[in-house]
Amino acid sequence: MRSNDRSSGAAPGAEDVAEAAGVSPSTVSRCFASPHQVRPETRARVLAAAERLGYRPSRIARSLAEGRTRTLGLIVPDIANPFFAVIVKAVQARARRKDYAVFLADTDEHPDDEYELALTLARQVDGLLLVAPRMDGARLGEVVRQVPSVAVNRSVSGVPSVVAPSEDGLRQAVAHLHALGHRHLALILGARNSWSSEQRGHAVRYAAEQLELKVTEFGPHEPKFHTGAQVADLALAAGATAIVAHNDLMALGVLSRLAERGVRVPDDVSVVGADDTLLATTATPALTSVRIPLDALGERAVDLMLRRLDDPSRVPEELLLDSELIVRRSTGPAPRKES
Amino acid sequence: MRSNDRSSGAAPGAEDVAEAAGVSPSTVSRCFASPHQVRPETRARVLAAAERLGYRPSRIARSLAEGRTRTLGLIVPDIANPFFAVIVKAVQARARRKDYAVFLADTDEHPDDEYELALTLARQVDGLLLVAPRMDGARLGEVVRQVPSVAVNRSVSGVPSVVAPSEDGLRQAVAHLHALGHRHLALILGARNSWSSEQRGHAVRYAAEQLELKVTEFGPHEPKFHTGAQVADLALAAGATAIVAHNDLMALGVLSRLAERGVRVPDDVSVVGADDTLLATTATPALTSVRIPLDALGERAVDLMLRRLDDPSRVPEELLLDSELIVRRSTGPAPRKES
DNA sequence: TTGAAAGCGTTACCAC
DNA sequence: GTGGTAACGCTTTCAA
Repeated sequence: MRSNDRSSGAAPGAEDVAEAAGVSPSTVSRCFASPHQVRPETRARVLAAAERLGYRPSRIARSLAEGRTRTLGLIVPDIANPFFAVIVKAVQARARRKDYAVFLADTDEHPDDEYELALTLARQVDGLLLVAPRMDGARLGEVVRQVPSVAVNRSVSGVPSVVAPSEDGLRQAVAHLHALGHRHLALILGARNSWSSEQRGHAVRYAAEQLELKVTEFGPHEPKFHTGAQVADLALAAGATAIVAHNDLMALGVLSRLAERGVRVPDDVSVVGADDTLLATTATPALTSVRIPLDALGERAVDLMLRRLDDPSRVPEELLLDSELIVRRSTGPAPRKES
Repeated sequence: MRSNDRSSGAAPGAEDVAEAAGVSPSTVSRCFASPHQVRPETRARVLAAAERLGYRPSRIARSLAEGRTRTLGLIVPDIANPFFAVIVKAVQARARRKDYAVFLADTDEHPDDEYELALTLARQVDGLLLVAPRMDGARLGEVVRQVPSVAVNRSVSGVPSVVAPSEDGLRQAVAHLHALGHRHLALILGARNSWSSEQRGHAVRYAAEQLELKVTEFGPHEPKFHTGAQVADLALAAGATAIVAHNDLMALGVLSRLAERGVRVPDDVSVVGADDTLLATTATPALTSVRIPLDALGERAVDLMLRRLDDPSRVPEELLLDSELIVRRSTGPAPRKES
């Protein structure tokens, strides 16, 4: 019972195909690796035999021999979060088109797991895509040294990254609200140490300042539905006529609480979300939101990675994508002052 | 420049560790594979050296040698769909806990890709988790023959599967509506060839019949937000006081359209969704929905797979999980008849 | 308890 | 253009 026992259910190897086609295993290998290096006639014979036997080269063995796995590692904080899910989907699709497989790791928002996972994956993938890495600089450096990495949605000096700053979109949002007559807006911040929350906070503050809009800030808060709901009352009490939330989820919390209180959106209060996830489109009323080109983020991350892989001399670069405001029904003219 | 050049940036191998610890590579291997087979003292020395060098056994090489990859393949129709995302998350977490990695493949709802991907993955994973397989029986059979597989959320004869029938929950939903005084409900079906849509349709029809409730059916329809919105008007015209949608997304479409028309939920009409995704909780009003224990689905699928893997003699089995109705604010007493 | 050596299924280099 | 052969980095008998 040797390996070239074609009658058994075991997967056929290159050797089996070689025998069936009357060539050497080397030739079989070449037929798949560099088809043009083998005479068309021979190739046809080999391919036929392979087809007949249902032969597929073992990626494992190939990886070991080639020294590369044709696999990308993807580390995400939370796949169940629609924001990340879209990125994952894009990465996955892009990678597959390039004949790369994807190892998925969900850290469930635990930065420690992130590091540990990165190290584990480092050995078995050609490159690592770190989505919104929470890792501290030192550890990130350690990881980056071990395996080609690309940071997604978080710019880290010295690490190639692809980022879609929400600034553009938020600036547009503030301008939008200003144009609608709003003069006082509430800003709901995200998580305490979140890089993106800080970026977003800055963007709104700055834009508001330019337009001489008053801003009342709330947070930092865990970016959850219920915190949004909680803050809604505070924002109202503060007298804001428009509420800009850190993300769609929080904005939905706001929407929900306002509805409960009978406050009309957008007649009484306007609400803006961010990320433009599925949640924004399916909300009632549909949520005006800052769209981050998530699919592009994922695709470009893969492209950047692959480009680096076949020319490692390339310098780390940072890729910026534009965000934009998508106006929907949750924003409208500011209510007239009831003086 | 040989492989045991520890000064270079290359990842250290077992040989390097062996040298550093003054033992043979075999012993190093054993320290990781079967630690108890090596004298504690030696093991300590080896582990220390490994630690110092930052050594991690190559999973690739190990896979080749062991003949198994400690990797599970996971094929999903659409990760961006919250329903599947939760399953993916659960699978991923469970697998990792068992020291398995996960290859993720998103078919983007294309059944052909599903087959092709399954065949590709077959060679590089120990087992395949097929979520809601759309594959026809013949192809599925082919796949199952090549690699141990488990079907998730779709029962297929001859294939081990873990399924959470929505029947229980839907029966509860119908009973719930009946108890609230509703006597005419609209049922919105999902996609044409969807197994789950059929199951759900049957369940509702049957339960309604038992309770002598009138049911008006709409669809089959692509399970999208906008189709839900579209059907809302029809359901209203038909005179239904309660609407049961194939899933949350469609239910949200309904909610949205009703709000536009000024129809109050639940005062004028009650709405029930299914899947109890993030969407249901964050809707306004929060959506009464049938909860499928998605995380359990994922976990059990992994467990089932692993159990099969270390005892292949086990017969294919089908695992059933219970669904249940989660009552939220979108359902209420039927409006009084305005006769 | 430990070491030596033979694979695992490819690829890649070097002759022919 | 094709075949032999040595890796790739581990696990695993089999001896010692």
